[in-house]
Amino acid sequence: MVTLAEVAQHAGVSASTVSYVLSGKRSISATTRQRVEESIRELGYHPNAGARALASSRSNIIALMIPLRTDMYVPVMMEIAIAVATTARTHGYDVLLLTGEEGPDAVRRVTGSGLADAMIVMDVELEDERLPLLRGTDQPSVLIGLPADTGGLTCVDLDFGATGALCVEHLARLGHHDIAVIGEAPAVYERHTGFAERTLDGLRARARELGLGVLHRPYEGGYDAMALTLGRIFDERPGTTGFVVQNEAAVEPLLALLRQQGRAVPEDVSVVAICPDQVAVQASVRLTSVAIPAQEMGRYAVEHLVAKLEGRGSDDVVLIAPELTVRASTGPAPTAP
Amino acid sequence: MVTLAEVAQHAGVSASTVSYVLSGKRSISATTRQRVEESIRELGYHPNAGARALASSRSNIIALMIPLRTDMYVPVMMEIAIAVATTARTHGYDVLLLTGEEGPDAVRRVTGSGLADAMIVMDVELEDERLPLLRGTDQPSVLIGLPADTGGLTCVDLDFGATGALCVEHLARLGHHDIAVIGEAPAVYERHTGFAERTLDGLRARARELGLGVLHRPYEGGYDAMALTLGRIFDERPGTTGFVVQNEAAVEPLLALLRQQGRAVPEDVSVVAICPDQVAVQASVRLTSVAIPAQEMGRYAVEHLVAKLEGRGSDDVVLIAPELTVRASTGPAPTAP
DNA sequence: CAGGGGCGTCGAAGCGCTTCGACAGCTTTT
DNA sequence: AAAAGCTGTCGAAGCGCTTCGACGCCCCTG
Repeated sequence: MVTLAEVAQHAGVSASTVSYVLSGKRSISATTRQRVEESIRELGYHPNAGARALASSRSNIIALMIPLRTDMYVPVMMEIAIAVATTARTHGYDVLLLTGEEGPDAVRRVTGSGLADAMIVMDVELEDERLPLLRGTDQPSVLIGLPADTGGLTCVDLDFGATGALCVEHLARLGHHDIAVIGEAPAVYERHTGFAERTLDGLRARARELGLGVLHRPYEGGYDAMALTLGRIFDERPGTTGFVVQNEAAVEPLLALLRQQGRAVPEDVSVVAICPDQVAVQASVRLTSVAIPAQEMGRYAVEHLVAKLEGRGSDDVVLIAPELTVRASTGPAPTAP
Repeated sequence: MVTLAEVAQHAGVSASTVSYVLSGKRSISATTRQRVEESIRELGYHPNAGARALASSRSNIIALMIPLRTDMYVPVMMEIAIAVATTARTHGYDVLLLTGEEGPDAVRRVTGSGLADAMIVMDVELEDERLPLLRGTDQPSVLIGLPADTGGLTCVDLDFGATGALCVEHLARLGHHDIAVIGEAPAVYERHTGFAERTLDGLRARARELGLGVLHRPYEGGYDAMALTLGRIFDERPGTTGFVVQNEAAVEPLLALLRQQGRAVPEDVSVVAICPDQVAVQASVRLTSVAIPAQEMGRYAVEHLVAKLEGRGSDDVVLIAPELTVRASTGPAPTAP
C-alpha cells in the first residue's frame, strides 16, 4: 500500500505539501503541484479513507436509510438510491446503505461512530422514532417524505396534496363529475405514512370546490378484490367516469376489469395514475399520470446535504410541484346517452 | 464525542483494556468487563469508525456495486441489496453502495483507499472490465452473475441453464410439444450478460432431448410489439401451446393478448415465467414460475465474504438450483379436437 | 517451598493523514 | 531602506483506536 509519505519522498517534498496538493487548502506552486501529481500517478497512490476520516473527522460518506419492506414503490426507492449514489459521487461522497430495520439504533450508530457525515432518511412516518435523534444531532440530514412535525428538519417530497388536486382538476376539465379513488392498501393508511392521506385531502378539497363527487376505496389483493371494489363503486355511484389510482399493484387489475366489463378507456372512463413513469408507460393502456420525481428528490437531498456540510444552506421543507403527463387513459367524459 | 480514553478513565482501567473488552481478543475478568460495559452504556460511547479502520486496517464495510440502469430486474436488485445490507449487519458489517457507473475506477478507488474490506459485484458481463482488477487484488469479492472465465473468482448465480431445462421439462410433462420462448430485449442478448444465453442453451438442449420444438423471440416494447410477436409465433408454429417468459415487462402484454385472442390460460396455452415471485403472484393469472433467488444470493455473497475475511472459505462458483412453483398458468396440453 | 505457567491488565508505539504555526525568500508599501 | 505582507513549504502534533510486549499476581506442580 502506497502512503502519503512515500509520495512525498518520491516527489522530494514534505508530506504536508502533498496533502495540500490533494486538498487545495493552501496555495502550491505550479511546478511542485505537477511533480506531486506525477508521483501520485506513478505510484498509484490512493489516500487511505480511515486515516483521512480520523485526521479530518470527515468520512466523506452520506448514509442512506431505505425501508426494509419491498412491497411498495420499489422502483421509486431504487431510483432514489441510484440518484443519491451518483449525485453523491459527483461531489466526492460515497453512500452507505442502511436498512430501516435497525431503526433509531442505526441513527445512533452512524452519528456516534462518525461513519457518515450526513444522512438521508426515506420512508418517514408521521411520528417517526428517528426524528428526535435527527433533531438532536448536529449532523445534517434530509428526510424524503414528510413527518407530522417538520420543525428543525429538512424534508423533500412530492407535493401530494397538490397532486391529488391536480388529478381531479384534470378530470373535471374533461367533464367528469363522479370520481373514484383507488388507494393504497389499508395497511398504508394505518401506518400513517402521510403521503396517502395528503393526496386524499388535496383531492377531496379540490373536488369539493369544483363540485365533484369522490369515492375513496383502499385496495389490496388480486383481481377478485378489484372486481368486488369496482362492483361496489358502480353500485353506489353508477355515474362514475373518472378514476384516480394511487397504487401500482392496482393498475393492471383495474384496466383489465374495466375492459372486461365493456367500459372502454378512455372513451367510457378515464384513469389518472399517481405512479412512476415506468409503470405508466408499461401499462396496457398508456396512463395519464403524475410521476413520483424520484431522481429529483434524490439529487436534491444530496445537494442540500453537501451544501450544509460546506456551511451553506439551511433547514426547510421543499415540496416538489406535481406534473401531470397526459397519455392515453384520459379523455372527455361521455355525454349522457 | 466520547472516546475510548474517557471510557477507560470512567471505568478506572486502561484504554487497552476497554479495547479488549470491545473486541474480545484477550480474556478480561468478569468484574472488569462489567465495569467497562457499564461505563460504555453510561457515557453512550460509540467507537470511532475512522480510528478503528486506521488502527486495524479493517473498515468493516462491504462494498456493493449495483448496475446503474434501472430497466431490468429492479425488484431483484433491490431485494439483493436489502438482503446484503441486512445480512452484513448481522455480521457487524455495513454496506457501501456503488453504482456501476464508475466501472473499474470504483474498484480501484475502493481497494486502494481501504474504504471497504470486500466487494460484491452485480450485473457482471461476460468479459467484464472489472474482473482483472478483482483478480489482482487480495481483497475478497463475490460476483452475483457469471462471467465467461470464472478462474480465480467467486460467483453465485441462479443456475439459468438448469432453469431453462426445468421449464421445458414441466411443459413436456404436461404434454406440450411446441414451445415459444419470450426472451429479454435484444439489447440484453447483445450486451452478453450471459444469463439469457444460458437459459436458452439449457432450455434448447433439454427440448432437443425431449423432442420438443422451440421458438425463441426476444421482446421489447409495448402491446403492439407483443401482438406482432405472438402473431408471428402462431403463424410459424400454429400448434404452440407452451410459453416460457423471461422478461418481466412481457408478462402482462402476453397474458392480455392471449386472453384477447381467445386463448385461455391454462386451458389452451400454458405459461411458465422466470421472474421474481412478486411478479408471478401479482400477474393477472398467477404464474407458474421459477423464482430468482435474490435473497439467497445476497445472503450467500455476504456470508462467503465474511468467511473469507475471517480466513476461512475459498474461491468457487455456486449455482443455485432452480425451483419451479406451480401456480395457475400451466396445465395439461389441450388434446387435439 | 521454589519455579513454571496462565490470566488479566497496562504502557507505548504506531496506523496514515490533516492542520497549525513557523519561516525563508520574495514583493510591495511607506 | 526598512517595515510589512505574501507565497510556498516544512515540521510536528495529534486524531482515536489496536496491538504487542511486559509484568504482576495467583495457582498448580514437583
